[in-house]
Amino acid sequence: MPQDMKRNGERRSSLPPLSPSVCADISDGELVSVSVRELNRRLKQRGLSREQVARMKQRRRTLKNRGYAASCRVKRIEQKDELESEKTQEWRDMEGMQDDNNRMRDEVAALRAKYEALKRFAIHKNIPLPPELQILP
Amino acid sequence: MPQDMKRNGERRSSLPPLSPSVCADISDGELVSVSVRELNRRLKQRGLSREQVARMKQRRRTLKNRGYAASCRVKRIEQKDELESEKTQEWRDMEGMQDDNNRMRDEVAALRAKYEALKRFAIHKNIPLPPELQILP
DNA sequence: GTGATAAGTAAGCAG
DNA sequence: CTGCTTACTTATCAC
Repeated sequence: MPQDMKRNGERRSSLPPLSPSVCADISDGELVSVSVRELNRRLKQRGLSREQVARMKQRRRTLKNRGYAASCRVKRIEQKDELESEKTQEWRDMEGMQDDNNRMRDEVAALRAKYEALKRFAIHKNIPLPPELQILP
Repeated sequence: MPQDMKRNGERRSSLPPLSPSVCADISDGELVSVSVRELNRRLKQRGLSREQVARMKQRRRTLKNRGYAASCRVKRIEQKDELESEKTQEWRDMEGMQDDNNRMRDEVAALRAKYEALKRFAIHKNIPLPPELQILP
């Protein structure tokens, strides 16, 4: 699915997400960042009607929610990336362990061969081996 | 975050997602499942105005989008579950490999001990070993 | 009130 | 047009 690769990450910038601010003096950026107390002061100062105040409150909530949704999406992507990284790392660890494994397998084979050679040498020299040295573990 | 555990999966069933069907004779279920050709026939049969037809088309698109969004979410969750399963499986594989590793490590140690015992026996019997049998690999 | 998340809506891309 | 994905909106839940 290559359709996301060409998509613009800044879409919807032209969309009016909600009714434009009733009071142009308070930008969206201010509206979300200012404290409730400060916001109430500004609204009272401008003598807005009860309904206009309610609209500003609702707009504030919506703008906040927009941010929450964005961080929620970011979080989801990060968790997915994290899972994939962990999988890759485990795969790497597994590879290293497999190498150790093969190395030891070879070592076991070499040791057995050497032991058999030593045993053959003793037998060739007509040296009787004690029973516990005749077989391998 | 235990807040999702108690949430009702069937939320929003009371919300009117779009204007109710202009024509009650065509249910939402039919509207999304019927073919375009069939839909056009039914709309023409009822003699709906151009605007009403457009609304039905838009409603159809919206209902379809609702389904697409749902399957998109399901897909995302499935992919996440799949990643987690793979991680768990790799962890299990790793555990098994670690066991093999430890087993072989013990085997190597046992073989070396046995070889040394055999060598000591030979030396004790005053048997000179050829150089290639004096050292371990 | 604040933050988070599931479901729904709309826009845009790909086929 | 269909299907998918993303950003956004809304409803809800927990704190």
